Amino acid sequence: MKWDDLESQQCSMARTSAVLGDRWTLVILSDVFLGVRRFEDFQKRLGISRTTLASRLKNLEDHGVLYQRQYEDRPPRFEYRLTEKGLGLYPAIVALLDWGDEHYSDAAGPPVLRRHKSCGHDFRSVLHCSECGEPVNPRDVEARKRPANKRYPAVTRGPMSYAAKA
Amino acid sequence: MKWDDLESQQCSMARTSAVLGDRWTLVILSDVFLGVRRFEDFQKRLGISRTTLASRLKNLEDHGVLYQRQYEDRPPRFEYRLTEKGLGLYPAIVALLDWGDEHYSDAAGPPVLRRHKSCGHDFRSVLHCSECGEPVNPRDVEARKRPANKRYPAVTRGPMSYAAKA
DNA sequence: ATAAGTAAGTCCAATAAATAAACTCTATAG
DNA sequence: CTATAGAGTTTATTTATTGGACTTACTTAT
Repeated sequence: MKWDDLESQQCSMARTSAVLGDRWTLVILSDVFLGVRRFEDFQKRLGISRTTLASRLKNLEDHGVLYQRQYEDRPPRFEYRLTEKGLGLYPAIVALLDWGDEHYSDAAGPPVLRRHKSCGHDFRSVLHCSECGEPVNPRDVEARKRPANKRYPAVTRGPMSYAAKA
Repeated sequence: MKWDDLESQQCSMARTSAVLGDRWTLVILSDVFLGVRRFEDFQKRLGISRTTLASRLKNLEDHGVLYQRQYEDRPPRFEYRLTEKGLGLYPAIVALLDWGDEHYSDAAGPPVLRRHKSCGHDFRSVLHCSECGEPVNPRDVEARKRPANKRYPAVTRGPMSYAAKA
């Protein structure tokens, strides 16, 4: 199977992986969530080759995760910013960062701390159920194929979701 | 920068991406969470080349995300299973699947539904704060570098975490 | 007894992607 | 003038991924 064919799969992870499944995209996105916006800054911070960086940013733009915004006229200069769709990746990015913090931190602890401003504490992400509000244990989840004849609407965000406030 | 050098970075996302930042690993893992365990099953379901599949599974084993368990003696046959470390990726995987469901589902809705057995409903994941228990809005998070002179312990899981029950 | 099938890979040659380093283009600062 | 900055592109080389055939060790059907 070719790389681009992943996008046309019916599996949601295949389509997601077509957008951000490569060596650099997740790292770039986690920098975007830290406020990095410019080509030169990504390149210097990550040590990524300029060619690859250009192609990854273009890919994220093509998939509607980032958009370019002009921040200077002469010469024209653009910065990369998250779309709402891109902002929707925050829970995934934080979950991955937490996993990295837990398994790959040195003795001094995680290199970056995230503070929940509304409660004032450094926090880790915890997966909760959108329906009952309780934390979810992976062994307490049952996955099944969507029934063939029944239509399920694509889920829209409920009041508990971060996006409702965004 | 070379691919393997990502592992030696101080950034948690760089180290995480060294483990699962490629075209196939996320898709393989989401199949593992659906109960797929055998080489042939991964290969048939995903259409991945056998060479790449073998190398991806080996990588996940090397990083302690999967382990091999012998399920047959003659001839010896092995299946791939999640370690506790691998199980810790569940929140990230579900967050990515939810994002894919939201942005890439067709009119009939997401292809796979996840039911929270303890409450009985199909659910989406919602990111909550480990400290106050409330849902987290990405615009309500402040990231900062770990202070240089102060030591922070690597976070251990609190009572809210799924892993406490696992 | 022989043939076909299953499971889990490995080997190989061809194609595709990622890399570093140099180069382009526009504009400002000294 | 010369140097610097920002945002890329070009080129040649190295590395990764691919499909298809092959291997090894059994089991099941004819």
